[in-house]
Order: sequence, then structure tokens, then C-alpha cells
Amino acid sequence: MSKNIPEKVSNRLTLYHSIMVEYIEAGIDTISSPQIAQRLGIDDSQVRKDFKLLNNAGKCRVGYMVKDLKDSIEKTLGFSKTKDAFIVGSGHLGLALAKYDSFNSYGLNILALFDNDPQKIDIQVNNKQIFHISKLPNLVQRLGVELAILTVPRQSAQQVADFLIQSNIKYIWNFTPAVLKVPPTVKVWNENLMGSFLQFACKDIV
Amino acid sequence: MSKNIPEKVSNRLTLYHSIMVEYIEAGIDTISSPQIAQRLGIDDSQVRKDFKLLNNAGKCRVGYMVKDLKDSIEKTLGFSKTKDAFIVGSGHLGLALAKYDSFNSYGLNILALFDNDPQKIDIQVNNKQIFHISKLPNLVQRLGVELAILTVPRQSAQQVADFLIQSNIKYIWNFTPAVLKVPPTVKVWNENLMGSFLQFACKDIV
DNA sequence: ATCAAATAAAGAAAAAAATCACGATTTACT
DNA sequence: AGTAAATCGTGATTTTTTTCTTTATTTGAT
Repeated sequence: MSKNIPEKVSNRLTLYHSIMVEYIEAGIDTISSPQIAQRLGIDDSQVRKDFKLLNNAGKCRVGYMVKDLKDSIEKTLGFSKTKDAFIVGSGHLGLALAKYDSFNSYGLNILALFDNDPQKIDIQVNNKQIFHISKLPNLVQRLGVELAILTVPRQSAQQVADFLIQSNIKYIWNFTPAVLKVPPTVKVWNENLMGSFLQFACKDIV
Repeated sequence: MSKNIPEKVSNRLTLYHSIMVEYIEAGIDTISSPQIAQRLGIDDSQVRKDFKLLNNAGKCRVGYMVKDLKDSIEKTLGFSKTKDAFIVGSGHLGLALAKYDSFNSYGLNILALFDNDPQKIDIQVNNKQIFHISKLPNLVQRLGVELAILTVPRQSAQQVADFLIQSNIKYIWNFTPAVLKVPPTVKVWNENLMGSFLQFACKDIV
């Protein structure tokens, strides 16, 4: 089902999607590739090439139907396939992500949080409970959760990751700056906030 | 000074950097390109090509000096140049970023937070004060801050961005899902958390 | 009805990035 | 000392991504 969308393209698709949401809220029905291109500072033929992958034809002199584009982007990026996840690490970032309701509309369903601090246990965050980390293996099995969002301090990241892998977690969305060592059966996606910032900084602030 | 490092390369450099920090903590002096490549699931000649840009020669059969690599990555990515910033939006994400001490070691110095909720004003977060948003223009001028980290809800993102631009902010690190409309003199870096997740999801969970 | 402007579509060309391949060097081992 | 293995360095190749160019279509204006 994954149509082999290149990383760069899917990144642009999410930006297009945000613009579609905005246009829908503004009650605008159609949008043209030059409009989008200008907004994002990219080439308009790039935009059309991307839309080609969505099998969503536009109309000359008019543009594309905003609603259709939004739907096909959602379909292509799999918004509708729900993925259950646990947040591991209930510090500020973990809590922020737990409260981030947009996740839901993008198909990411956070079931619970975990921490090792006894003070945090049983607190409810956005209708999700914080459990002690020792409860995780059991809940992974019972709920069939495969994805963990890792928001612990860097120092404990590898250790916690090892525990997650032991517990049969298959995908780790890694918000820590540690580069995790994992077996080939486990997939890691590094969020790398600092890296992201440094790219920005290098581009312009220098 | 910016050596025109491509985005992809600088992203990898930050990952290499994390590995260097880890090796230094483990007391290991040298590291080879195949070791790094395997860890990140990329080609080893890729790693060498990247290091070439750093002007950091390795030694056959031995590898690279971990300490030297770390230093040249920091130099290349400009870790040492400090940039002052304001966090705008003191919700959970804003607070999480304010507490994220790693920022400091990467040259990002957060001076203060802002919000429009009277209840949050004057709270101290990690030694940084939360001010009412109306105080921002004056502080931008007095402190010469050019960078704002935007963590407000999507609905108010554009409005707040407009206010920042009026207040003479030149760079916006945008954590909201809104695609901001800005004049060409202002640079935006979209963090796009959901986009990042969807790329991950598309790759494998499908 | 005709013309001009805006736009999509699609192929060609260019640029950028990743991978491959191989020679050179260094180290460890016999 | 000689040999094998590991590793760097780098040019060549391939693949991917972006940009350019041209053609065709649609709409609005004359």
C-alpha cells in the first residue's frame, strides 16, 4: 500500500496538507500550484509533480480542488490507519506530546504514558494514565502496541530502549539525542530536534 | 563561514556528533567509518564523504579521532556561535523546550518565554521568566533577539507570527502545524512533528 | 468568435546525492 | 620480513531529485 513515497516528497505533502486545512477553513475551494509554490518557496512544477503521485488531476487555468487534495494526501500518507503508541518518559516533552491532540487526527493514538518516578504514577494526562515502567511489558502484550515514543533523558535512553525491545516494541520514535543501538528487527526514527535547529541556524543565522 | 553544508549532510553530522559524545563518555578514542555506517544504517563511503567536508583526515586501518571529529562537527555546525531566542507560547511544548538544557550546549540560548494567559505570567521555568506577550516588542528591541520559537496553538499561529514580525523578529522556528505567511525578510523553519511521524509511519508500519 | 493569460501536464535536462569500486595505507599476525 | 585484513580516500557510476521547457487546455476579456 505504501506507494514508495520518497522522504522529501512526503515531507512536502504534510506541508501541502496544512495549507489545505487552512484553505478549507477559509472557505476556498481551489488552489493552484504557483500559489502553493510561492508560499513554500519552491518551484511550481515540483508541486505538480508531487500531486501527480497522488493521482489527483488538476484543471488548467483553475488549479486543484482543495478538498480532493486534502483527501488524497491523507490517503497517501495513511492518516486513516490508526497506530497505537505508548509514550515512554513523562517529563515535559512526554507530557507535551500526550496533550498534542493533533496526533489523533493524523492516526496516532496514544494509549498511555510511562515513567519510573513514583510521584508521577497514576496521574492522568489528557485522559491517558501514567504507569510505572515495570507495567509496560504486560501492557504491550495485552494491547498489542508496537510503537513507543521515547522521551526520556539521553543518559537513560539506550537502557530504556533495550527494555522496550525486550518487551517486544518494534518501532521507536526517538526524541532523545542518543543514537540508539537496536537489532535489525526494530526500526528507529530519530527526531533530532537539535539537528533540525542547527540546519536552520547554518542556513541563515550564520 | 557557513560552508554551504547541504541539509542532508548537516542532519547526518548531528547524528555523528551524538555518537562522538557517546564514544567519549565510553572512553573510546577512535572510530571507523564502517562502525558509524552500520550504526546508522547507511553506506560507509557516505560517512567518509561527509567527513571530507570537515577537513578531518582519518587514518587507514585505524579510523578517525573521536575528539577531533566532535570538535570539527561543532565548528562546522556553528555550535559555538550563541544565538539568543524567545519561546512564544508557554504551553506544554514551550515549557518542555524551555527545560531542554541541551539547547545551551548547542549554542541556543533561551532568554525568556511569552504567553497571553495571565495565570502563567511571572512563573519561572528553568530560570527563565514567562512574560505577557505584550512585553515582547520592547524586549526584542532591548535584547536584540532575532529568533523566536513558536509553540502556540495552530489557530493563533499566523496571528502571533504577524505580531512577531512586526516586533522585528527575523527567524521563526515553527513548531505549529500552520504554514506561516511571512515576508521574504523573515525566515521560517518548520519543525513539522506530524510530518516527521508520517514519514516514519509510511516507511514501515504500513 | 477570437485572443491573451494562467495553468496543468509531461518530457528533457540539470543538479544533487548516494553507492560502488578500486587503489593506497596501515596494522596485526605469522 | 612478508602477508592478510581493515580502512581510508577518491574517482566513476548510478540513482534520485529538482528545475527547465514546451505543449495543451481552460477561462475571461475584447
